[in-house]
Amino acid sequence: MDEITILQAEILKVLASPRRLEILHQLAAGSMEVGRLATGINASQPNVSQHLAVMRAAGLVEAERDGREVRYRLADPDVIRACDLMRQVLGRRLTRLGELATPTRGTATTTRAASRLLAPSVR
Amino acid sequence: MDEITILQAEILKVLASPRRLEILHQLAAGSMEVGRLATGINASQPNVSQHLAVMRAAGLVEAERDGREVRYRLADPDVIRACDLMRQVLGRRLTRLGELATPTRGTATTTRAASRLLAPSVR
DNA sequence: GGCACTCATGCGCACATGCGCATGAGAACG
DNA sequence: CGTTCTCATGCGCATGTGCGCATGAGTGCC
Repeated sequence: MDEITILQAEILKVLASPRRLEILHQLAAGSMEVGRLATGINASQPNVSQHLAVMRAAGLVEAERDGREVRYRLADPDVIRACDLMRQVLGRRLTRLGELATPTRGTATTTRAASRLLAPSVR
Repeated sequence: MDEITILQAEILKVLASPRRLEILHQLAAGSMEVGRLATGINASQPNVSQHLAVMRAAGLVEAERDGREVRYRLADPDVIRACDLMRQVLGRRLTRLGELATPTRGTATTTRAASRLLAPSVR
């Protein structure tokens, strides 16, 4: 088995979590301490701390003490960029699907449309 | 929680598997039937079939009957491209780390170097 | 129809993961 | 030193995932 493949799967596994993606998305706007990260995504502090530990072990984020707080920041701009690229692609797919669902009304009816992107062809 | 975030996590979860990445990598070279995919990555046929079912449900691959065989092909070039971009980034990180490990000797000592990319900073 | 071939599906088990919760660890302040 | 604040860690439980294995389903050929 290819070495890169295993490494890539390991990093993808770390990224494959809504909570972690939310944390990364917040960190994309600048470094932040754990407490604000937790309240920002409406999650418990231990939970966020665990997710941060996982992402730090994967080299996705870095930590730095500042007084009694710990500030986290993105560590790997390239991987995050690839991740954001995928996000943009999916965003386009969502809006396109939303337009198809409601061709005339311009309201944001993207809600629950994501599920239609999964399992599209049953044959 | 953001809609796109959940969708992205769901697709990342599908991608976060060495076997599935290998399958996708093979399909990147052209459509292929299940048997050849299985022997190509040295996995059992039911196993590959299950992985293909998961990826098909996620809209990553598409299936088409051809006689008694079933040919699979990539369905979402954009997402795959983002995935490959990440792969290239990791590849560069691996080679760079390999050069650091063996500065003089030019042998390919990338082996097991991937583990050093995970958990790099212990503080 | 019977057979061979290719792929899909169901089942059971071992294993990993995420979460809440309580608690430990480290730093600032009096 | 004791308290308070912020973060990290350990534990237990429910849930999900991957795999091997046997078997079903669909197709082509005789």
